[in-house]
Amino acid sequence: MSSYHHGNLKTELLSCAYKMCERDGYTKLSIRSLAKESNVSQTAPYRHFKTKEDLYAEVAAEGFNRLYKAMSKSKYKSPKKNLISAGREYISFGLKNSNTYDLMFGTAVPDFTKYPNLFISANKTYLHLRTEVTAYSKDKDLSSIEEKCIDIWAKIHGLVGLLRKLQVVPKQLLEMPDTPIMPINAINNNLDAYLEKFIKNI
Amino acid sequence: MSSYHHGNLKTELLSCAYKMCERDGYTKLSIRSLAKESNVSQTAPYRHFKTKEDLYAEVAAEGFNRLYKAMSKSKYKSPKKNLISAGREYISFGLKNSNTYDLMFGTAVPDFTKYPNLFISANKTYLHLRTEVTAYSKDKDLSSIEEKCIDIWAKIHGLVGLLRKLQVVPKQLLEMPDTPIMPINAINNNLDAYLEKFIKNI
DNA sequence: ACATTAATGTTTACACTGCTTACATTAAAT
DNA sequence: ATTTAATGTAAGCAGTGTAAACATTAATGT
Repeated sequence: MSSYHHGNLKTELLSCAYKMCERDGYTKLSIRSLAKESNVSQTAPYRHFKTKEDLYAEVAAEGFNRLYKAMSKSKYKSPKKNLISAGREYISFGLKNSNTYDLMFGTAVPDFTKYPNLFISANKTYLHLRTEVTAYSKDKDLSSIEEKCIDIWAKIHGLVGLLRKLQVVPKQLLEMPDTPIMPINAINNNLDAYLEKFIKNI
Repeated sequence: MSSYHHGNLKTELLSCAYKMCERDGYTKLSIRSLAKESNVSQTAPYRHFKTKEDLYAEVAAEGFNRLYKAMSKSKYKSPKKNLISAGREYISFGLKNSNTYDLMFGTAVPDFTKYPNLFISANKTYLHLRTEVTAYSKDKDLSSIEEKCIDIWAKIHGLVGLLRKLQVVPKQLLEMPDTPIMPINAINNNLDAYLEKFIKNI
């Protein structure tokens, strides 16, 4: 039997790594533990990921692909509805896949340009946002559009970070008893309404 | 001579750790390397920091203390000027002390409540922001103030993250040739003006 | 003053990590 | 069919977090 050569080890390693990352956090994801959980030798992964950062980059890229998918699933005619949906899905992704989110936006992979796959999927996500903002915005001037994109992304991204630090989860997204440290009920009670108010200012 | 007992090892370890963290990033800061750079035995730090996360927490707390100091140094009569200054100082801190900033806002210390020092200094920073927002805002209702605080902090925090990911540094803060990936010239050319426009919406 | 104790430092040791080098096996190409 | 490139394994280095046993000194109670 030929089980020496696995066949598609890389694919399996990657999906296993994604699972492990989301389950235990990327800091716990080691090449050795990945090899173990995939039932191959300790050094087998090195044929497919030259360094640990390589592995991180590929997992992060997969994360962006899923984030993109979630953000672009709504197909309303109303650009406003699409934008709100994208925002909600973004926040939902960030809170539910928080470990992967950390990998994507933290410093584990400091320079995306080193990893074409990652750069492309991250950029794809941004470009989708830009498309939706363009559809929504009256002023179609590119540089003003991009400024708005930065505004939106920054704020939503920061919101995810703060919501997690404050250990608050909007009720709309998850059923669990929450004890907010700070009163951010406007967000907590009705996320969509909050987002609607939010995009009104752009 | 009595050099067996160091005297104030903890203080020195901490300031050394802060330096190392900012110099090399917190991922490179190990208890062993800290011990080495402080010329003590490998395990000496454990008398003062039970775990690595303990060490992280103390360095992060020092970071918040410095951030607080920077944010609260302006003493204008105009609440608006103070708020803009705080925002500028925050962004400046985040970009210039990016390694420490990562430690403070990343996941190295997931739960601040475990570390009273850290929790208090982080909270002090937030409360200062709230004070400035209160002074600036017409509506003094607490919960609306706090909502505004979240808005501001989230956006500024997200902005720092994005500016770094995009490898852009506002000209006002640092002199260095920059090649923005995206056209965010409004931010890049005049940070204070950007911040002024920003707080107008709250 | 002196003995006891607590605090603080060192040594040693274990299990884990990233990664390199040398080697083994097999699929693909000529 | 033979060569070659791809992909697997084994062994090993240097660095890590952390615990346990031991050494030295400062603090404390009598």
